[in-house]
Amino acid sequence: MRIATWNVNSIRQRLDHAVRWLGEAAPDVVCLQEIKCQDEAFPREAFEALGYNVAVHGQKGFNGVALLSKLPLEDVTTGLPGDDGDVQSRFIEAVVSAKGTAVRICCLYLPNGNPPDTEKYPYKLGFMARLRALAAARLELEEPFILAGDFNVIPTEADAAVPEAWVNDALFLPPTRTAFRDLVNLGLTDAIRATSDSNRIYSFWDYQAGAWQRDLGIRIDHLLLSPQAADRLIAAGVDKHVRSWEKPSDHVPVWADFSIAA
DNA sequence: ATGACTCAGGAACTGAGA
Repeated sequence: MRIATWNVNSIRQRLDHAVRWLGEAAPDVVCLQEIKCQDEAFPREAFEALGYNVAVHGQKGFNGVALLSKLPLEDVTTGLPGDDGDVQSRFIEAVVSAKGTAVRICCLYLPNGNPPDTEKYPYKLGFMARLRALAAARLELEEPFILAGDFNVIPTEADAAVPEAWVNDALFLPPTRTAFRDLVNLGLTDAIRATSDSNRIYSFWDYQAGAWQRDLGIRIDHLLLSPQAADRLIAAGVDKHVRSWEKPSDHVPVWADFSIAA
């Protein structure tokens, strides 16, 4: 079973890329972020025609997340618990069952948090605290469980081509990195770091200033695995070439393969 | 030093992104 995450930066602008990438990568489950449309505007039929079930948690103009799955999506819930006042569409969760193995998948779009001296940064840290609480509760189930999405967190210096450029940024500030470590230290495994020692693995390159051409990327899209999911991890990777397509998203797909029969 | 692009919304620009 292949599970992937991709911030598409508008699903309507990226539909051709999404269809092309699904055809070559053949993921079983896809977590999409920044779909930037309401539920009714999501191009559901295009994905259903490719054999995917679709669950959408959209929002007008901004944010928005969705799940695509070749297996039925069960127990779909939307919204990250812990703050009834949070109206931004950044979280959708579901369970897929593959020949007796149930896999719980959370698709998340963690707040950017910039500028850090505004209310946006405490919102980000609050979201991370709520995410940690949810992960702690899910881990008690002792089942395959995956947090996948755009975390908007550069975990370490190794995850940025130019870490100095990010020292005052909400993606890399010490409280952000501490909160990410607190999450991982619950017992989660970073799929990319568990399968590769390579440097210069990135998932985002800014549109501006030739960041892509100079390979000035950052790694902010992650798959975090429960022990039961990590035990079944076979491989993980980043589909970097997608960033070279015409009019791309600024993020590329990140995926992990599991020894779970789909 | 700053901005550089790319989106949505809505019809010229602003806000958001990271």
